[in-house]
Amino acid sequence: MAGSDIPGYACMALRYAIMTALLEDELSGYDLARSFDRSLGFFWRASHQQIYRELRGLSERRWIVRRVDRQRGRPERNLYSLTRDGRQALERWVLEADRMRLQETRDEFYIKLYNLSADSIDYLAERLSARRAAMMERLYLYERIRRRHYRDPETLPLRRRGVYLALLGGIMQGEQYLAWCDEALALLAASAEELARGGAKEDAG
Amino acid sequence: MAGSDIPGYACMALRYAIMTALLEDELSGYDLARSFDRSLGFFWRASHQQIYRELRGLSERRWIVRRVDRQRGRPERNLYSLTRDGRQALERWVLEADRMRLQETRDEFYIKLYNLSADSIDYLAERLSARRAAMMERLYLYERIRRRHYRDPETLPLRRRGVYLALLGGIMQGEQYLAWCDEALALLAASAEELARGGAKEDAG
DNA sequence: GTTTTGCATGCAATATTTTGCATACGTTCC
DNA sequence: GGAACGTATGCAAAATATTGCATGCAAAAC
Repeated sequence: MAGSDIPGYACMALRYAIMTALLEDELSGYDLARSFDRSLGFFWRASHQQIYRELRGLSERRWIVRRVDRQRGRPERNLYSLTRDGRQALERWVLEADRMRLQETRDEFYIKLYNLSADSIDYLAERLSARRAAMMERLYLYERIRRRHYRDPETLPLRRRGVYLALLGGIMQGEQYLAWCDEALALLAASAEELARGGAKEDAG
Repeated sequence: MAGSDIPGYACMALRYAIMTALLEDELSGYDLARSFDRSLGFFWRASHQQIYRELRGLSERRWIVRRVDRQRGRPERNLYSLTRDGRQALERWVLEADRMRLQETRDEFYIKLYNLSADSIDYLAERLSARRAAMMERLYLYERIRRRHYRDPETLPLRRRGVYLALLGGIMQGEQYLAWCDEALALLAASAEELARGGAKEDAG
C-alpha cells in the first residue's frame, strides 16, 4: 500500500524546492526550515511541519535518503540527501510545463489599503513602516550574500548563475518595495495632515 | 447547526478581498472572478469556485446579501452587496493585527532557476520571455487604469488614495519585474552562447 | 447550421498551507 | 537551581486553494 501510490505527487513546488536545497548539501529538516528563511525563502517559505511531511514523502518515494546523525547529548538529527532518482525527478520537473502565474503579491496589506479611511490611516502607516524596516533588513542580508558569493556573475559556473539571477530578482524586488513604501508613506503622511487640518474630504468628495 | 458555527471564520484575506470589492458595487460571483483578474487581482487571485464558496459563507454570516437578477433569456445572476454588519466586520479586520509576511514571490520559476543547466537553459529563457510578455500586457492595463482614474492622487478622496497606492505598488513591481527579466535574459543568452562555443564550464568549473 | 466563445453557477475530490499542540534535551541567563 | 531559549522532531485538525467535472443558455464566428 505504501510506496507506489502515495497521495499528492503531482505538482508541488515545495517538494522541488527542498530537493533543490539538497542539491549541494546534506541537510536536516531543521536546517531546511532555516535555509528557507534565507536564500530560497524569498521565493518559497514553509513551516517546519510542511517540510517534515515532505521529507517523509520524498523518502518513501526514494527521491531522498535519510541518514541518522547521533550527536552526543543532543537529540539526533535526520540528515537527508538526494538520490539519483531524486536528482532525475528534479531535472524532469524543471523541464516540465511551467504554469505561469504571473507574480501575485498575496499580501493582505494591499487589500487593507483599498480600505483606507480616517480610522485606519495611522495604523496602516505604522504597519507600512514596519514592513519597510523588515524589508530593509532582509535586503541587507541579501546584498551581503551577493557581495560575498556573486560579485561577478559572468565568471560563475552555469548553475550558480541561475541562483544569482534568483537572488538578483529578490534584491531588485526588495529595492522596488522600499521605493514604494517611501512613496506610500509620503502620501499617507500628507493625507493624515490634511485630515488633521480638517481639510480632506473623507469619502463624499 | 448552520448559522452560528460556520467553520472557517478566522482570518482569510480572500473573504475580505471580496467584501472590499463589494464596497462600492453590487457584484455577481462571475463579476468578482473577473474583477479579480483586474485591479485587485494583482494582489489576490482566486478561482471562481473559491469565490462562490466564500459568497455562500458570507451570506450565511449575513455579511453580504444576495439579490437575484433575472435577465431575459440569459441565466439568472446572483448579485451580492455588503450589509452593515459586513461593512463593520471589514472595518474591524482592517485594524486587526496584521501578520506581516514580507513579500514572498511564490513563483516556482525561481526554484527552477536554481536548477539552471545546459539542458534547461533554453527552456527557461523561453519561459522567461513569456513571463515578460505577460507582465508587459498586464502593466499596460494597469497603466491605463492609472491614467484614467488616478492621474492626480492628491485630489482623490481618501479611500481612493489607498486604492491608488495599491495600484502604484503593482505598477512599480511590474516595472521592476520587466527590468529583471531583461537582465536575466541577457545573462542567459550570454551563457547559452558560451556553451555553444564550448566555453562555459557546466558545473565543474 | 454547427462549432466556438462567453456568461453564469456549482459539486466533489484532491492538494496545500497554517495553526495548535506536544515532546525532549542542552545551554545560557538570572 | 529554575526559567527561558535554541535545537530537533512530529501529530492532528482546520483552513485555504486548486483541479476536474458538469450544466445550460445566448451570441457570435465560420
